[in-house]
Amino acid sequence: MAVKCANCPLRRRELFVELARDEVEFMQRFKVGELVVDPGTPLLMEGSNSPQLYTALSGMGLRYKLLKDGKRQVINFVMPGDFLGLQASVMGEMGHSVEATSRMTLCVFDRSEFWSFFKAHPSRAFDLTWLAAVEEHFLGETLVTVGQRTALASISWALLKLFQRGKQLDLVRDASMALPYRQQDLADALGLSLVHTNKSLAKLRQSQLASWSEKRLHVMDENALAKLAQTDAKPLPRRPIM
Amino acid sequence: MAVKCANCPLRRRELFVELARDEVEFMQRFKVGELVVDPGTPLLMEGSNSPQLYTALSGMGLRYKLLKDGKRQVINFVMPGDFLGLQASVMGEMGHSVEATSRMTLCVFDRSEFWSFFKAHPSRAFDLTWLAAVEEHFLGETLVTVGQRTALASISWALLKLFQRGKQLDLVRDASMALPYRQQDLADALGLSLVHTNKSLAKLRQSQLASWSEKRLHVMDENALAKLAQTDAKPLPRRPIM
DNA sequence: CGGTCGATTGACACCTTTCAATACGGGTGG
DNA sequence: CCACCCGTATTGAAAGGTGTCAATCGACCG
Repeated sequence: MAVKCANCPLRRRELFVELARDEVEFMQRFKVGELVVDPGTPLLMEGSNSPQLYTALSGMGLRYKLLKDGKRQVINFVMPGDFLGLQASVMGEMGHSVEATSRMTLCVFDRSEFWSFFKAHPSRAFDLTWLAAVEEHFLGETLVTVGQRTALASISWALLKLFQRGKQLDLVRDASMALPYRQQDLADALGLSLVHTNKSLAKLRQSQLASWSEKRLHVMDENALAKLAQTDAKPLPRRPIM
Repeated sequence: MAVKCANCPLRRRELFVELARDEVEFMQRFKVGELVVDPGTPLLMEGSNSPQLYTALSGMGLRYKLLKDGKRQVINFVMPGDFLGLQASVMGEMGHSVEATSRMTLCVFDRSEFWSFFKAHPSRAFDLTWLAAVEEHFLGETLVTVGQRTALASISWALLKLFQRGKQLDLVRDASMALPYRQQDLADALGLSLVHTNKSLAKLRQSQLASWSEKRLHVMDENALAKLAQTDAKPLPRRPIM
């Protein structure tokens, strides 16, 4: 059965900012139901203007764009709390595709009511803008990584971010978390070849800083990893959840 | 003297969506004045939460992030109509810095009134979200470029985008437009070295597709350029202007 | 006229990609 | 139950795009 927004456990994770009671009640009215999908299921398509609007509740996925020559750029990794479909709602079409990598359950909202956010509940409209800004902020950091860091630093940065995200979502147990992606996915996210990604991951493993194998990420030394990634280990910015 | 929003010529350029009369009047109330800055002037600083909120009226600038080791990633090129300071307004701090590259004039808004957008004028709040989504969309395309394209294709793509932008802003005359950046700026935007950028630009010039020298960009064959860039030449998405 | 900044070039080093081959685990049909 | 297939992970070697180093040149400026 679909969980009531009032009881949504995800909302209380430290990554998210608190919602006022009336905001929660407001959201409940838009929640049409829940959707459970298997790995590999396409959720949103680039260029489309699908009426779906989701918040990921559990499981992971990928945002990506395909080039004409078959290359793929992974834009971001989708984790619980992520809001999907905003671009289509405001711009008229998605700039990227989204698909599930693991089994996922999603909160489904009625997009035909999208406008009510702005008309009837300003604070939720503000949060929508906030969410878009957070995404923009993160893409900027990703751009720095892909553009300026070496392969090893890139991979360290990516694993660190995924781990930090996991921690704030309470997905980490004993310094490790499930990470249901292929090496190819990470390679496509960082603009690296699969082979080089594989070898860099091996180096990381040997250095005892972090290891990712069998769909599970272990981070042994977060600070040293951050140093290798040429970044600070400060926590991710908190964000609203829809 | 500061131009009245009602007479703002920029707003009518084809890049922007129309505003209703009451929206224009609403914006006029937030316009504190205009600011003219010289090349090199910092406008916003990464990590700061400055109270400034601008819309570029003329001139060009850069959004960028600096790494600890001195490297720089240019996030985007600022052109007329761009809204600056949104991230700080919603997230509490800027994720990147912004500085003027040429002489610029900016429309200055009172940020303390930022909330009124959401509270008093839903359609303008919607446009704010729209703007953030456009930025996210563009950053996604940039990521594709930096991550997947070769140097020559990257540069072709960047020049093409700048040119398309220029056309829609009515900055193009005789297939050319002013482009007041250094080669280093483009290199930092694409994650390339200055030397390699220079050599790739020379190739482009020799190929007769486009040439950029003396702060001026000429595009001789837009379609061929798009082909080299492995992209289609479809126009940029229209966006709201604040 | 010396000094600085940006644009150019040539040579060379090297990080990353590409090509190939092997290994391993899971699913499937004989 | 086992052979076979397929997707993913690994490795080694070689090719190549891109970065780094250095020097030159022209334009602008105090």
